[in-house]
Amino acid sequence: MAPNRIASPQKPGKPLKRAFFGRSVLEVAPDLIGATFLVDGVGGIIVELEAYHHTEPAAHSFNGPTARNQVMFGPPGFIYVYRSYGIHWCINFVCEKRGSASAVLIRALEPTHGLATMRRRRKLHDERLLCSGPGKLTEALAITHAQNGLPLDVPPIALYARTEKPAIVTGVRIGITKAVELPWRYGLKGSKFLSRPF
DNA sequence: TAGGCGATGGTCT
DNA sequence: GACCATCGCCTAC
Repeated sequence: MAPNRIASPQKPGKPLKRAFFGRSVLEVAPDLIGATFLVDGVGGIIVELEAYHHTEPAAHSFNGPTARNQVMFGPPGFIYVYRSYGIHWCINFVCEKRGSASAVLIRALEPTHGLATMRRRRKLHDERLLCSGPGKLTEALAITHAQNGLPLDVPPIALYARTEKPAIVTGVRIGITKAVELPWRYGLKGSKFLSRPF
């Protein structure tokens, strides 16, 4: 076992299809903890994410469709990428049904595939810091605006179901100023790869 | 170890 | 012109 790993990660399960995302974002979000997310074979296990829905003001879609957020208003199972603070890219998975404009923000991965590639891109050695934040993981996986609107079940994107139900913790979302009270942040209990403790 | 803060640019009002 | 779904460096303790 590698020194920084909390537990031997389970083998990835079956590929997740778009239909997986055609449910309430509050059902999809906890079900994604433990899933394996890869871009061009590089990535890891989802250990932290947040749910956003257009009925609450923290969501990009709250004020209706714009040029930036149009992917959120499309069908579920697609990737919405946006620029954060003018510096970082952040990745979301669109959920529910077309027009529902809900999505989950992927915040942290436990790196399992393509460690050397991620270390080179991040200019870091510490495995715990490679993907421990939304801006970090997009850098490690080389995700940019170029991936905006891509389907989650077609190469180069790959998403695999977990094979066991993990212990999940919840909390309030990070870095927002509106609807701060909603406990829509989900994490893998005890993971050392979170952006912040719960 | 925790907190302050600068970098940097798209989006919306 | 203000607002950010962030990060990492730098201090202070």
